[in-house]
Amino acid sequence: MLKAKKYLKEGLIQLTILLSLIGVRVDLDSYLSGYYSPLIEINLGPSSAYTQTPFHNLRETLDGYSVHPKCPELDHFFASRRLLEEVRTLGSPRFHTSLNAWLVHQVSPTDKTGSGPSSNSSSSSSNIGNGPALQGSEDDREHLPDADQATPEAEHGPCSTGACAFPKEENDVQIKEEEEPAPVTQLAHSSTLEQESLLGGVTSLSDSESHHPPTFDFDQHWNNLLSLSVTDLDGLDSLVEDNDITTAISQDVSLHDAMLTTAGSFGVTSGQGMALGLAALPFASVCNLPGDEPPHNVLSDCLDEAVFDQINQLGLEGLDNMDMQLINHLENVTPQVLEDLDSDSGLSLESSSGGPVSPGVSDMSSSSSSSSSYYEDEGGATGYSSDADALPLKGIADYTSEWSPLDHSESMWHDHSYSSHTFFNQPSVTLLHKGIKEEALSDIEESGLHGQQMSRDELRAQAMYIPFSVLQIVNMPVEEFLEILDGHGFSAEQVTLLRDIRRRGKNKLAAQNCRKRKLDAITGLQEEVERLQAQRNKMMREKQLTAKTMCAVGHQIKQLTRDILARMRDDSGQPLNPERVTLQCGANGRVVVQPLRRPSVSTSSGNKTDKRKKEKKQ
DNA sequence: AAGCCATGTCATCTT
DNA sequence: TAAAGATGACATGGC
Repeated sequence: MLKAKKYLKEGLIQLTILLSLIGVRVDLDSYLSGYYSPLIEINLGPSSAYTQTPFHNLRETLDGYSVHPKCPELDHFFASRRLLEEVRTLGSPRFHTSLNAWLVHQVSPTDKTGSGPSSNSSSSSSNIGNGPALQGSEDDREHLPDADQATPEAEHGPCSTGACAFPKEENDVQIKEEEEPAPVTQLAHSSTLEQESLLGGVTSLSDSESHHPPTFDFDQHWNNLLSLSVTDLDGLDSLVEDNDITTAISQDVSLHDAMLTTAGSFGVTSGQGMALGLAALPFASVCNLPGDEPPHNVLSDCLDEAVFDQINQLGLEGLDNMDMQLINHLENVTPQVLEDLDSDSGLSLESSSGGPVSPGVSDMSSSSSSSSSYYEDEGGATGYSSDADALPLKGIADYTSEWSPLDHSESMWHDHSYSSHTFFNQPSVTLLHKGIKEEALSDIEESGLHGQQMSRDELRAQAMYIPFSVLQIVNMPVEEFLEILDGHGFSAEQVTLLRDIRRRGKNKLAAQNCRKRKLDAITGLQEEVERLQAQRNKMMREKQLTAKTMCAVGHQIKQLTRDILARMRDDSGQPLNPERVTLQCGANGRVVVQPLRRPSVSTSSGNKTDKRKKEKKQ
């Protein structure tokens, strides 16, 4: 299990390497951590206010991914995703060269032919423009993006025609691919090529034929892999035994982001993208797929929905648990299932999304409903289920709405009103035709949902046959909401109820936000009071210290004055009386002896002071 | 039983 | 003008 975990971590590392190569530091740790934040506490600081930002608008640009709108790290999440999108659009060939070198290192020596890395070195030793200086060592070559630029590809790849738009690195990829018999490398290279095809738009290298010149070794190794049982993952460990990826590399990478990199275009030999890496091997071996699968193949869905969703759902900390789920998936993957998975429904991972604070990422599927991406915003990471996922229906096959009745995100809603499981396993009540609607509601009753605590609005909505959940009503954009009010033939009572539900829901959030701000303000004021008190105490201490210092200096001056006066004599040769005279330092620096003022003088001044005080009192 | 606290809801005002 | 947000006030339920 640890090895499987290792594979998945390596996917993270690969993506991190990619981003680091172009100087982009993507830190999605906040996303990963905040993604599952149940937001239990209300006082999480100023940034944790319950925002009512229309995230559905933002999410439409985020491939349907959902983050809990209350997540304080949502901005980081969006920023990170934007960075990733920029990275994908860069199409820099440096990506693939460096990654390619790294992936070559994944190959166990036992899987390499006699050529090995050294043969690679020899075959790709011709450096264009860089000269032999870059050919010193393999390590050097691996760390120099341009060091692996090969020329012999003129006889091999499609780039030899001169029509290849790829920079030199792509030629290198082609050569390595042909010379690396190890399946690990094959897959990795294929991932690289697919990535390149996505980024650079060059399809020649992505062509399946160009990917499989060494078909013999490839098939042989694939057969070896396919012979592995699910429990034989340790056997795969040997394939990556030499993987010495440092753990110091930041792994703050979302596998979802990596997954998206190649979403939609993907083959067995064109891997799931960099983040997939070696993690794809167990799946590939189990899925038993031919090497020239079409882009939308089973492995894609399998990995997309089963692996990365679970990984992201569980977080890196939960990889141990994920291992078990992963294995379960592997065990359950059959060709029939895989065919089903190929129908955009993805893997159902309900088993991993049952917790009240579980965001249910597994149900987050690629939505084809462009206008409904605001589903369950309150659910945050829950996202919304696609129609296929959202319909574990019994006898309800007809639904016309894009609205999903599943409120996985109810768990994120506050307990008082919207129970966690109210709609969680609820059969569809989406815009059912009238006959079916009653059936659906009867299913609701049968499912025992009435036994659970439901909010008043939920009960009202069900009583009024409102085919939307409270969260949907509250979180949908106003345009959609108005369209629903006008376009679905609701009665006046239903419209009123819909508006009330929406108003109450939004006001509830506003109240929460308001209270949060109030608490923050109180907390801030308390902190300021403490700070000011500390400052006051400090100043008091300084004042006391200053007073002590002044007192000490006064004593020293008096003592010094006595000493000086004791050594001085008046005109008659008598010592000066320190009680009658004193020393006075003049402006010019001269010290002169002055007679002390008589007490009467000070008395008179004191009288004046008393007179002033009396005047003030009057 | 009283008090405290968290939350939902309403009314009202502001944006 | 409508929608949404902000906020004080009140009600309710749990502890």
